[in-house]
Amino acid sequence: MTSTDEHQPGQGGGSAPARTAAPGVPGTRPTRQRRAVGEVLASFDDFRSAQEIHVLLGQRGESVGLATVYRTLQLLADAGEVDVLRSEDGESIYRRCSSTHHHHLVCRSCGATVEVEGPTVERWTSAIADEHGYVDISHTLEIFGTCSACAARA
Amino acid sequence: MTSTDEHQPGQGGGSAPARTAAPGVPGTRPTRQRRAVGEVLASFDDFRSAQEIHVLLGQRGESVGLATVYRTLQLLADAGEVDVLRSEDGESIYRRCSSTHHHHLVCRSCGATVEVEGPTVERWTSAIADEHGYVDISHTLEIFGTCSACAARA
DNA sequence: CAGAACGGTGAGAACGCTTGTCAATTCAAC
DNA sequence: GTTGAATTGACAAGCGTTCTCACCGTTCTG
Repeated sequence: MTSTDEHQPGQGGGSAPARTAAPGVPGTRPTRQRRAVGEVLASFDDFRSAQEIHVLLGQRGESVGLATVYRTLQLLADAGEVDVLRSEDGESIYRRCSSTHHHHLVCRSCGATVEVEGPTVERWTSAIADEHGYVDISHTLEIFGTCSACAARA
Repeated sequence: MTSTDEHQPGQGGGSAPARTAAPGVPGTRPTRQRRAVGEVLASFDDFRSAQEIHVLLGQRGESVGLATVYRTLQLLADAGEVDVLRSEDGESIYRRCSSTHHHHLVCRSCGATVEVEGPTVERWTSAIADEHGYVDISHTLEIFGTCSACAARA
């Protein structure tokens, strides 16, 4: 989803996501594995790949299958609790996030990430879309650069 | 790369002199295959995957190896003659483009694409980056929506 | 003009990320 | 404790992409 905003319309209809109870609805059971993934996600501030997270789990002594890591991350992403980005080489990378709409400023050297937001871009994209008659707009925006620490080190 | 800026001051493509100087520099020979890929790229206006392009080539009677299609597209992308985007499922999709820095407004229903540009976002991203001490900035921005035609049809 | 050098090509193997499969396990409710 | 669905994990695909390497066509040199 690449921090694409406005969680697509159209899902509003049937979903009934019901995040906790609701027996019968999948994606709701708080298992050891899911808790572990949540804890690991809380332990870093930049974007990590599913495989990295899998390794981190192992280092913590929490054995969680790779498939489960993928499934859990997907679940969290659908719930809007983590951001997903595609790194340049096509890997999906994850990070827990605030639930409000925002974008990312990412250091391409060390991965340090800052969440940024501002009405400017939001307005601009709406304006552009209007101008061309497009409706039901969403957008993705990521900024890459070198953070001051890395720049100093170079 | 996702229409990440900093388009290198690439060689103007098509009209490039047959024999460029610098022997030893790859990416310079105008072969049947490269011409064919260029022609196919000129035949559509939305983003297509490398594999789709490979099929299109076949349909035109131009047999070009898949690996060559990938290599050629990469070459063109490096030269700034095509835009590369990552579709949501991680596929790279390509489209010929103007060589100036720009972004895309894409219809999520029919794929119709408009190139857009404006100093507003450029300024905003620079400002944000400055504010956080990031240097050497680039950014990716794509806008998705439903074009008026598709909206009317719905 | 022959030969050498070299970029380019294509088939298929290799690769890395991700998802599907399916038996075994875990959890919550009876 | 029993029961059944949700969940898990090891492994096997599946997929797009890149790599390998023998072969080909041009271009350059002699």
